[in-house]
Amino acid sequence: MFTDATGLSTSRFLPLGGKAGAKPAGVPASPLDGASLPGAPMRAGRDAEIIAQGARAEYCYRIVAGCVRTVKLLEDGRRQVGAFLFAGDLFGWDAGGEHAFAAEAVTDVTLRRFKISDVEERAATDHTFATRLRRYLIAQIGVARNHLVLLGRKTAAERIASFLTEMTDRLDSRPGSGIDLPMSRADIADYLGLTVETVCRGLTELRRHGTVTVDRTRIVIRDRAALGQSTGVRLH
Amino acid sequence: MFTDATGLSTSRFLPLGGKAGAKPAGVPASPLDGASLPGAPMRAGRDAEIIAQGARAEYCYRIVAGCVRTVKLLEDGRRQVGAFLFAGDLFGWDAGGEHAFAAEAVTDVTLRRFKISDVEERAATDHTFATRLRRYLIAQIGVARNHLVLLGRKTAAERIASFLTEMTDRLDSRPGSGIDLPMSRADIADYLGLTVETVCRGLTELRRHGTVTVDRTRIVIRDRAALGQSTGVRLH
DNA sequence: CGTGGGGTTGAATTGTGTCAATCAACGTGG
DNA sequence: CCACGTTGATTGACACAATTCAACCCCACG
Repeated sequence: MFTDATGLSTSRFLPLGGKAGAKPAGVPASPLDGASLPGAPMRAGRDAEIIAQGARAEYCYRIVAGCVRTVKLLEDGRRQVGAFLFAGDLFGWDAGGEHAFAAEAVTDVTLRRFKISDVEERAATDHTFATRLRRYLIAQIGVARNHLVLLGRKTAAERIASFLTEMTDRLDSRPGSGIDLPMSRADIADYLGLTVETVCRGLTELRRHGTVTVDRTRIVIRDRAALGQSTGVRLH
Repeated sequence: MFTDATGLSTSRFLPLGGKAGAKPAGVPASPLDGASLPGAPMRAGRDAEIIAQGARAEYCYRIVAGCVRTVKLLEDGRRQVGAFLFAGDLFGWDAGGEHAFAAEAVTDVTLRRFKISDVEERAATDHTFATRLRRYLIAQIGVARNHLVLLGRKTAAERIASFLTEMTDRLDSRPGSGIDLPMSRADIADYLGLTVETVCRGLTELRRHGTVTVDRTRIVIRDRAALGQSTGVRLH
């Protein structure tokens, strides 16, 4: 399931030692960056389970490259995807208890693994690190709360528009050039609290209106304004 | 809207100076407890807006007594309640930017207000405090993620059963004695991503099956096992 | 060149929302 | 102290958005 990649050069993605080297483009600032702890380099193949649901929380991870989903599975098969995570993101951060969500590789993934106790120790001795970590956690709370609004109050069409906007913001390096969605329609559906069919219909509807171009995984936003409108806007 | 309660003795609820005094029953452990920062005592009346949606994040709050809801309002009137908060809980914790959610008093509320910059400073000099704060934030992430599953994948009946279970766990000091829900049906509906009518129907259904007794705000769980079953259980 | 898994589309079904009426509780002022 | 208006809760009838069930397509892969 896991490939320990000790022998593999990951320096392409992030400085190993943690001192020199500019951060490569596309990798956002995050705690547990180069300068922090060493972290064990790892790889996980497509659909590999990185964290099992219910497992004791001992390790957390930072993504170097690739995409990860967090997943909660109900006994009758219903599934909720909690988040999609990309390079720079942390996960497995359920300090103390069990992992409430599983974490699975959406694509082949390069990771760094950290013992949670090591991270806590580091936080206890390095204020700057602790502050960055705290900021990151607070941001995560904001992201989750925002998603609550989507799941609780938005229509199918609005959810899909919001999703495309979110993914474009996170993945589209050169605005307008389009993105390749790494995840399946089923993943998207379970992230948005919909069915695969509804996601499809929503996408074809947007295509029909000329708002986006869709070809399997390839998405290009044609009319950003229209997409924004479909999002189900903010503030009273 | 606010009543500055400087002249008011809140020592009934929590030690002011922050050294002596046992924690009163019903107030769970949390950071920003007595021993931390002073914090300005405040009061807010029923339905008062404590934090405005979109306001610059400058202060955060700990609840001493009463109930608070966090709310996001969409321009067409749709509303999502992010969380219900009780004694010991913190809110307003959107460090750095704006408050994405408003915070409103569900009941009359006694609070302590803290400057976020003061809290950050304290965290930078007191590892123990920083750790407790971090643990609390992580727990909040867990709570939010759990709610994602409810909103994304549970049926109306399951949401209502989950809600009653949650509230009983948090409010019922003497198990089986029942609770008084401080919030309206509309609040419950907006928390669960439903309408008032659906919440009502769900409650009467549970009543009809003898699972709970409902009389306006008063709720008594009669058959905890049956309620647990209706919850839409965990783990695959 | 079959085979199978994801994706898309169509038709039927249903859970939940919408609209509307009634009821109960409460505060207010005559 | 009671009539009244107001607000929240409950119930019913109906509508509709999204799910379910089903068929089909397309491409990747053995």
